[in-house]
Amino acid sequence: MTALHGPRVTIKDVAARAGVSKGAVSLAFNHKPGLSEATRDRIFRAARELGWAPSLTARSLAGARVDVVGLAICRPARMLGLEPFYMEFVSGVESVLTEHSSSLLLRLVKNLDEEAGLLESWWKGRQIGGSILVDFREDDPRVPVAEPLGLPVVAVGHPSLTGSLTSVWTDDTTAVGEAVRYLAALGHRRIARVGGAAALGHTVLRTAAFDEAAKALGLAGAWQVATDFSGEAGARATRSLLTAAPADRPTAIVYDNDIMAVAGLSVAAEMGLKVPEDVSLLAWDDSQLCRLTHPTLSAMSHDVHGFGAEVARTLFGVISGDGTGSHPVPTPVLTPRGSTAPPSR
Amino acid sequence: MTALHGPRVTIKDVAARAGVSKGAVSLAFNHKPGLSEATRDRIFRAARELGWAPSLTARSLAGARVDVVGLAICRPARMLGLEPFYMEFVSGVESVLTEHSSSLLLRLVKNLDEEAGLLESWWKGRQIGGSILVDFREDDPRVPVAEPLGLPVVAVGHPSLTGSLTSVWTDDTTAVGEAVRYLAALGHRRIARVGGAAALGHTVLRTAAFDEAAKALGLAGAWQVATDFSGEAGARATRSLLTAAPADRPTAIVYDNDIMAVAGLSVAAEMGLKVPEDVSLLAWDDSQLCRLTHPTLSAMSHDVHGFGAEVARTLFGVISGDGTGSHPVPTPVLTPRGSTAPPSR
DNA sequence: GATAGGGACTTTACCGGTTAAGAAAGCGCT
DNA sequence: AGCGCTTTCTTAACCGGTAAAGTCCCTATC
Repeated sequence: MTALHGPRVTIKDVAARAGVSKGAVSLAFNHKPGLSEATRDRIFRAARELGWAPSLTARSLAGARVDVVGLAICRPARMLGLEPFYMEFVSGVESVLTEHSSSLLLRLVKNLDEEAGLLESWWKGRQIGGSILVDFREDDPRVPVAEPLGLPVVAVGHPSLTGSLTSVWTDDTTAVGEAVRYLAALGHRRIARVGGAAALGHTVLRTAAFDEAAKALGLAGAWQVATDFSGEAGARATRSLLTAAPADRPTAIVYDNDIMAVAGLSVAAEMGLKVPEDVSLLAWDDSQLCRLTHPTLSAMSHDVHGFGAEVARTLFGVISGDGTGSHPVPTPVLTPRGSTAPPSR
Repeated sequence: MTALHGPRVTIKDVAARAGVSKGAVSLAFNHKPGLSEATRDRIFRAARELGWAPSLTARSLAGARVDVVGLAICRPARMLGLEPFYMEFVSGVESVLTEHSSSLLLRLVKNLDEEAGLLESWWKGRQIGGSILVDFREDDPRVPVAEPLGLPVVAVGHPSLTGSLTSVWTDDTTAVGEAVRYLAALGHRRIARVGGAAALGHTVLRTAAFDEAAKALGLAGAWQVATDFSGEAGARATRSLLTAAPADRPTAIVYDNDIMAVAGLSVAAEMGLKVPEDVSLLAWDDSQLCRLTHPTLSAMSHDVHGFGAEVARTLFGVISGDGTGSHPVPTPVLTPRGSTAPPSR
């Protein structure tokens, strides 16, 4: 019978067993000079025999940096599950954190004010050494909170939204333009966009970019619908776009994520419309999901995993004092698949 | 110009400003008796004015419990993004953590030995107060590690896999039986199952349950394929099952998750087979995705969010010393939708 | 009027590390 | 022999809290 919450072995036990002082053990474990090889070995052996690992809690109390990165996500749980984006993003972040032997502190919050409060208490409570901020909106409440705290953060979003914070962002404006120009080049003159949550900053930017592109190309019709990113909302939006008379309805639809595009595909099928003959669909983000449908979904692809990794790298830069500013990552590129084609006459 | 990493305000500053000792501040913030209302107020006011929050790091060093729960997930990142299961599970866990003002420490690991090591260092480093263990397999290396550490854990998996650890589990055996009986009742005699990763304990259980149900019902044909849970693998498996001669191929397929069922649906379409007329498909888990396809996917549904919540509740039970043992949660139930029907003669 | 009891705080000793300053030993050099 | 310089360790003071024990004062009791 082992004691369930038995006394844990501490640096003192290791020091005693190795016949040195606590200080010496600390020096050894932080690879600092001032110890002979022999002593170092003895200390490590003692630690191994006792199964000791330094308490990160105590270590960070004593002034060392905290090896934990915060990430609060503010979207209804129901939607999160479906969005392949986040898990892929997180896995990219993790891949870099692991190299720095840091961990990710994750929290789902209901609104941005809660998130702002959370950031403050995480930071003041010395729970995190820095944080990643996602889903920026206009006049984001996190900007005025994070800045004066001195909390190292990386904001995922266009610099116009993130104020003075260090930011990592994709050029959605250019990407939306490319998407629209591609569809127009195929011959589409009536194009719709099923956008994300209107409150989100990048939705605003994409909406403006879509308008601009439509105007520049002199499209005959250009619709935009805001949704909450959910598949249901995508289905609803698609249904309402496609119920118009054939001569008036869009012949191509751009979606703001993959899920809604999948939903759109099944709405088209349900309405007896053929993709891409009757209507072309273009997804966004390009997760695996786009290759699992029939027809496969054309998409604006970007490397979400790499995006997350870049964000994490940038955060470590901020924490160590250098590398602030604005960091663009590659613009999403068009990956044509089976769901886009010239409109049938 | 604010000092970026300026000196943080500590309990001492608050004490000084309120004109009391550190001890008094500690008493006030932990709602312990021994202070007058007036003093309590003064302390809280001082804290508010200084924007102080107690350092959880220091607090947990001083012996208080750690309000962080660990979760390591051991699946390739590529697959994680797609699996709606995890995010939904995590959001369920979070919903309970929030009530206890705890956070989730998340880490993606490459293998279970890495995870076992991580648990040890998290626990010894006082990073976590307990942990959730998922994806159990037979002779799981985490069982012998977690037990002697005295680390409070909840194992998500059947008790036969989790040894002496407290477990929360769904009765997959019964659910698989129900799925097979349902399809048989519709008239299917040749049924296939596209299973998950063979190494996973619950896959083993489901495989055995499928065999048993098939035998009990005297099915004419019963196939099982192991995959890695990815959509591509699901598509491959479906393709190979459906390429047999019409008289020999399965008329119904059960999948171990939603993604593979979606992939199966598109493979059927690509091969010119109608669902459910030519082949019935039954998904597992029942995320939103099942309602976004055409036809909609029948599925074995369970409340993944609630599952996560129950796991978290159980973990808090273990941490506080009571509530160990085995905790079954409701068995997945069949939700018939558009992808299952009697086989056409 | 001495004393016990209790409320309201303060003191002080940790928790498990880090780190600056100090001390002992060994070495080369004049 | 005496001096300074390293190298190798030890000591002790923190970090920011918690909690047990101690102090002080005020009131009730016989």
